[in-house]
Amino acid sequence: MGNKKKFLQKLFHILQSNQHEDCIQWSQDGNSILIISAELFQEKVMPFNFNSTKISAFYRQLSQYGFKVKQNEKKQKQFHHSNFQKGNIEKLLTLEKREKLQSHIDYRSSLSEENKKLNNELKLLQKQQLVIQAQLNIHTKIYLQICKQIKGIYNFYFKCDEDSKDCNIFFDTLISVSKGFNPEIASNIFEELKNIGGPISPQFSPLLFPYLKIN
Amino acid sequence: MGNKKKFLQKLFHILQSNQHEDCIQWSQDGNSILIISAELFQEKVMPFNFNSTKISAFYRQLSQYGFKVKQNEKKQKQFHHSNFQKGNIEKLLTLEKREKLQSHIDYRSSLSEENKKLNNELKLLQKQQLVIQAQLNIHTKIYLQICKQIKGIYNFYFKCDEDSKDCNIFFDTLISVSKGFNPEIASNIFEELKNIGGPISPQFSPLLFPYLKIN
DNA sequence: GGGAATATTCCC
DNA sequence: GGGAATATTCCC
Repeated sequence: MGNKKKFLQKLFHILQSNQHEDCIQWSQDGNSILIISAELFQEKVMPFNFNSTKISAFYRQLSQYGFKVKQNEKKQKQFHHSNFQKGNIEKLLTLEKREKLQSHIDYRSSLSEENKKLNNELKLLQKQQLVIQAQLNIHTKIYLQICKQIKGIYNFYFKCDEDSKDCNIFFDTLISVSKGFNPEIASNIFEELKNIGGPISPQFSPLLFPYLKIN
Repeated sequence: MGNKKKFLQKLFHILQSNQHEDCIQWSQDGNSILIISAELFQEKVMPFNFNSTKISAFYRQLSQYGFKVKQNEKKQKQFHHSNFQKGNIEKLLTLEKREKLQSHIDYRSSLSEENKKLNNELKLLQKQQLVIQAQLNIHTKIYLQICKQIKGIYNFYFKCDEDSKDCNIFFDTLISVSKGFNPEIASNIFEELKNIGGPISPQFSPLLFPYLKIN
């Protein structure tokens, strides 16, 4: 049961006091925990300190706090953690639950942060596409009207010789919408174009449109 | 300690057996849990069944499983849950941890699902923008070249009278890139345009470009 | 050994 | 009363 954040302090205290040295001790060098007798520990220490009757729960906790286990020559379990040392209470206080658990929490919050970012990028892109579409619409108007004008000129001034036939096919295909073309309309369209930013204007900088490859 | 998923079964069993009726019982109508004596329950029942010595832990668990608490006339605590009834083991088996906990888990997985969706939308938009940009580039080429052609025609055939001045300003502004214009180039550009899908082609359907407002 | 579910504690 | 941290259990 969660004696909040007290697991390590409790364990440290047990080891320092030597009150259960028949079942658990500091290792020779003081850098590890030595299990002398798992059975005795389970019987004598567990119930009164950890509210669990199973030593496996104790091992699980050590694992969660980042301890690494080894068997020594005498087949005794030895748990080691670089910040858990005999007499060194300061190091102990900086010790945290093992990285895995931490990264678990990090994962969750990073997920929701990534979500925010993605949403922002999405909104930016949607906005950009509306701008691009507006530009595209204007382009369409411009070139259709220009094409019609050219076709008119071609038809009026040139005989339909071989060379200009391809031109006519091209224009015939494109011209289907526009009604006419005069300087006033052209100027208006151009003004509109300027305000929005044409395809060769600085607004197409990589900064504003990070997903458009400019060539 | 986590006797996995056994909390409710354990509690149910205690109530059904009447073995601790001096401290906990079914209510009169069998739809609630009646705490006769919190002190006695804590002393007699807790340690042997829930591995906690504090009745508050027991209350917390009930709360987590969605039980609602009331004080009855005798100032006794009464915990109620629609699926926890005297003798009704079937209902009990369908009972889940309270909605809050569930939605906690749902939240996490929905977050990662939303992430996938957002990433897909982002990729789609990026793809779309590349297509749009290609179209835009072609448009630019077309209208610049057309404009130059018109300007050539104007210059060649017309005197520069007042009416055509605006036209010349317009064309002068636009013409800055193109080298020339002939039927072959025009046809090539048009072919390219057809393959990619022009601004008035069906490829601009809302399906393919869900973020482009078509008017 | 450690991931994940569940329980317990702490605290607001 | 319930959110959040921590502990314990279960299970692969």
